[in-house]
Parts: sequence; C-alpha cells; structure tokens
Amino acid sequence: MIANGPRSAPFVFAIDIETACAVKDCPHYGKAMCANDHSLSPWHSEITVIGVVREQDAYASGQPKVYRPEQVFRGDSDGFRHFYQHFYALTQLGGSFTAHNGKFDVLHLSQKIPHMAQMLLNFWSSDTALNAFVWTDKVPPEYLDWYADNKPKESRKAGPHSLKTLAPYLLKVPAFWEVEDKDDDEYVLKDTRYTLQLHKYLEQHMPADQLAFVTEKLLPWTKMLVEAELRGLKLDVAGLLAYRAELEKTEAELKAQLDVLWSDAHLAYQSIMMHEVHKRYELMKDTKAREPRRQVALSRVPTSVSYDSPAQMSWLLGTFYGYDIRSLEGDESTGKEVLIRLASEGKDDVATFLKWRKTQKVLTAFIPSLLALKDAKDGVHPIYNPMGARTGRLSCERPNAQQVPKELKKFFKPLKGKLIGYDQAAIEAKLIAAYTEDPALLDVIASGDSIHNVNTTAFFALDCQPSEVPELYPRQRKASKNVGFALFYHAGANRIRVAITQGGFPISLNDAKRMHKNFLAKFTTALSYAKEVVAELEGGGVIPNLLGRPIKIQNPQDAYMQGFNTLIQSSASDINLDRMHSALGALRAKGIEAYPILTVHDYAGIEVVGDDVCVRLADAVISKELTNMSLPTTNSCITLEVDGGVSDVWN
DNA sequence: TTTCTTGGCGCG
DNA sequence: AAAGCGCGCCAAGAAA
Repeated sequence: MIANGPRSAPFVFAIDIETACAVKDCPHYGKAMCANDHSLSPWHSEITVIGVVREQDAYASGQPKVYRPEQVFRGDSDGFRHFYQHFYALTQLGGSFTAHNGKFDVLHLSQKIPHMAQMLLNFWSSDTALNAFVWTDKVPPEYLDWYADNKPKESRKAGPHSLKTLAPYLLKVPAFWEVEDKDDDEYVLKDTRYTLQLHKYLEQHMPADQLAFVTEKLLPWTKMLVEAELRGLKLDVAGLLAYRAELEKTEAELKAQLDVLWSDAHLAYQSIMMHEVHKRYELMKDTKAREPRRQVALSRVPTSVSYDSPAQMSWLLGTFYGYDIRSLEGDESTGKEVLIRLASEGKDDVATFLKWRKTQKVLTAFIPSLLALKDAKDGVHPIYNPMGARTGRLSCERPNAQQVPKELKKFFKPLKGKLIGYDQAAIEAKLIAAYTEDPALLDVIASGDSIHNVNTTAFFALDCQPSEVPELYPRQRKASKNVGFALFYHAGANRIRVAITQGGFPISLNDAKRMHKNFLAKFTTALSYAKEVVAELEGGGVIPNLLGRPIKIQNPQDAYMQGFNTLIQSSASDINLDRMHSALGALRAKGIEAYPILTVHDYAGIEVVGDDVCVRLADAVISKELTNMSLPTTNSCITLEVDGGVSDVWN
C-alpha cells in the first residue's frame, strides 16, 4: 500500500474532518453540533469522518476517499490506519495538503493519532481560510446579506471566511449550508472538494505578496499554535480549589454586608414586584382562573434585588437610593466608572459592591470554566484563532488565556519543564515611534523612558523631567497611565476626563481639553503621520504592516478610528508571533526540548524540559531571539527589549 | 424552551 | 459631529 516509486510532480490534495461530541453525559453526545462546544475540542470529541480528495490528473488514480475512524460511533477501528496509509502514500507521491482552517483538522488528527502529528505539520502547505482571511479582496457585504437571508432556519450562520460563503461566491457552485448530521459521505466530500478548488482559485487570484505572507509567515505561526494547543498547560487544581474556597468565603461575607446595608431596598423591591403582579392579574378577565395563577405568580416574586442584574442594580442605586449613576459620557450605568466615583464620594455600600463584583467575576467567569474545561490529566488547552481578530491579532477561547486575571495565572503550570516567558517591552510605543519618526517619541524610546511619564508632564503641565515623574508625581503618573495610547488613536478630551478622574484626579472637561491640547502639541509629527495613514486607508488603500501583512479597512468610514490602530496592533502581534516562532526554531536547532505553550498579544511563553544548564541556555536563546529584530527608522533603529524569565508557573 | 442581545469586565 | 482599538465569557432579559 505504501508507494516506493519515483516521486511525481508536486501536487496538493485536500483533507477535511467532521467531529462529534463524545462526552457521554452531555445531552449532545454523538452530535456534530454540541451546544457545549465539545465537538470542537479534541479532548471531548470523536472524529466521525475524514474526507481526502486529490485532483484527478495524469498521475492520479486516486478517488475521493472517506474514512470513518473511531469506534464509538461507527465501529470502524481501522479507519485511522487506512487514513494514515492513504495520507502517507500521497506524500510519497509528492503530495502536500490544503484544508479550510486546517488548524482544526491537524489539531484533532494529531491528538487522536499522535504519531502523525509531525507529518501533518510537515505536509500542511496551504490553508484556504487563512488565505481568504488575509486577502484584502473580501466577499462583498451584499452577498453576505443575501446569503444570510437564504439560509435555512436550522443551519448555522456562515461567516465571511466560511467555506460555505467562499465556495459559492468565488467558485460559483450552488449555495450550501451546514447540516445537523455531518456524518455523511456526500457532505464531507463536498467540503473537501470545494476546499481543493478554492485552493486553486486563491493561488491564481490572490496578489503574490499576500499569498506569500500566509505561506511564509502566517501558516508557520499557525502550526506553532497547533503545538501550543496540543501541549496545553496543567492546572494546579488543588491550589485553585483552595483559592476558590477563600473567595467564596469573601463573597458570602460581602454579600451578607450588602444584604444588611440594602435591606430596605430589597423590601421595597419585593413590594413593587408584588404590586405589579396584582396589577397584571386585576386585568385578567377569567376571574375563576385568576386567583390560583396570581398566587403562583406572587410566590415567584423575587425577595431581593439580584446583584447580578445591571437593570436591578440601576434601580437600587439610581432610583431607590437616588445616587447619581450617570457616567461621564452622560448615560446611566452601574459600570466600574460610576461605582468608583460613588465610592470615592464616600458611599461605603458602593465600595463594598465593587469588591463583591470583582470577587464574583473571578468566581463565576473564570474558576468554573477552568475546572469544566480541564482534561483527564488536569490539562487545559486554550485554542487560538489566528482569524479571530480583524487586526490579525489572535483571539483565544476555551479557556481564553488572554483574559485570565493576574491572580489566577499562578495556577497555570507547564506540563513537565520550566516556563520561560517574556513580554515585549513597550512594543506599542516603539512601533508608533518607528512608523511616525516623531522626535519626541523617538526621544522617549532612546532614553529608555516611558511614554506615560511624558504624558504625565504634558497632562499636568509639570516642569520636571519625564524621568523624574515616577519619583515626584506617582499618583499623577498612575492616572495618566489610564489614558495609555488612546490619544494616538483619536480618543478625545472626554476620554482623558474619564481616565484621569478614575485615577483619582476629578477634573472638568475644560481641564481635559487643555490636557488634550498639551498632548497634541507634544506629538505633532506622530499625529500627522497617523493622519496620512488614515487618509490612505479611507481611500481604500492597502498598507503592509511591519511583517508584510496587508492592512485594509473594509469599511472606509471606519478608517478614522481603526486605521492607525490596526497598523500598530497588527504589527505588534505579528512581531510577537514571529519572534516566538524564531525562538522555538533556535531552541530546536540546539536540540533543546521546547514547546510553545502561551501567547498573549505581546507575551510569549515557552516550556523547556531539561536540567538547569539546559534551561539557562534556553533562557538565553529565547531572550536573544525575542529581541532579534530591530525597527528601522531613517537615522537609527529601535531595538526590541523583553521582560520576563524562567518560572515554575505562569507569571 | 431555546436563541440572541446587552451590560459589564477580565486581559492586551 | 464626535469617537481609543482589539477580544471572550457570564448573567439577565428580551425575542422567538
């Protein structure tokens, strides 16, 4: 079965897999569409079907093939073996493969057939979804609307980079949608065949530089992400549970305090609700049925205000206690901004509520999902999506490693080795400086100072040196830091007002306007360059970012707010991935056992397995590679710097 | 009953 | 005319 003959001309075949929920006690067990997303996770799913299609050409005798690999649903225990043999034979003939979002297929296949993992990465040569995502010539919105309107009710919506959208639009094949039962030869083969056709189409129609960015950069980075997902991290479950117990105690105490502080509000709320029930039932014609139903409704009236409900809290704080819950933007809200202001005005109940919210957030949004997502060995496998953000940044889910609170990071550990992690220092400031060559900004970078210090002197009209700010005006600096880089991206005076006020310096809008002026005067060059970028993008232009990713704003009206930010954000993100990828390559070239395990926008985390000497060497290699790039400017260049080091846990 | 939207908030 | 940008997850409430 394994071909030994001479290699034929290189060719591309397509693969596609379907998966189903394999969690026995999940209501969606066995289904392709699982509301709990089990079918999307290799640690909770089974592969039901694999489709393989190669082009029918001179050297091909290959028919489209379908494999049913797993015993659970089909009883075909030889499926994986047959798939492997076919795959191997194709690669021997000179084949490499394409897929639509191949990260999904490669991840699942690698997890189920570990000995194929390296081979899958080696022979994955094209990805139609990545290509379509990067391609600046998008499917027009009118087509997307038409497509959404004609979608059968039960099907999932097809996104702009979905095969279901791209194949009909670009290849002019009949429209098709996702089906409930994907465990079907025709369905899989249609997807696989269209993927192959789409691959050909995109190779022919995409600009060469855009295609090259995917092939040379984005695809290799994406392969690194597959490795990170497969490896994952280990949860310190005992530590996490202990911490949860602590938090639960705190939460209960805070809630008890609030219940007392607000007992009159709870009573009032209950009586209002009851009153409404009575009113509703007075209108009911059928007087015989009325009473029993009224009693049921009354018994269901909540006895207290729910602290989880923004609407109810708005009633409690705004209506009942008469607090001014208008945000600085002018609209009513129970968000942090308002609460911090009220607390600083001496409202102790609000201060307690703020603490409760913070505790509640960690207790509900993070800890339970981490415990639910862990695999049998306490492993968690954050899944990255290189197409998840318009800017080219990664998004991340199940769990989202990008939003783990600082306090929980220490419960994430590398599987076996040490975690060597580094942040890119001030990458956003450096990129703005490199792009705009603003003298003031270049100065800040060259002197190793922070933009926040300069902002502080500008905002508060201080006459000290920026470097003296942390020493002399720490509180002002903290407030200024709240503004961050927003002003480079067209934030206004009101944003300054909110940020500085939140930082403990209540200021008027006029104060903020003066601060804004000071800022604009300080960085005129940067801002005028940003303006040029915006003008180009507003005209529908394409600008390559620092790594060659083509940047285009689909809706030109958005270019004013998004344009410059997109250029900077995408560059920062791409630099981080590029450096991390390079670090990994350098480690492996030295024979060091290393795994990519974390990436968070400007942070790269690599697990290294080995003795102390090995880890020290790895640390040197990593910090060298992560900074092994300079941002060129006309007269000099800006070097990268990183903060971090070796640790047993994240952080 | 399920699905979608909103407000809120964690992170960069 | 005025506007920081980019995500995912949770609970409540509305819509279906």
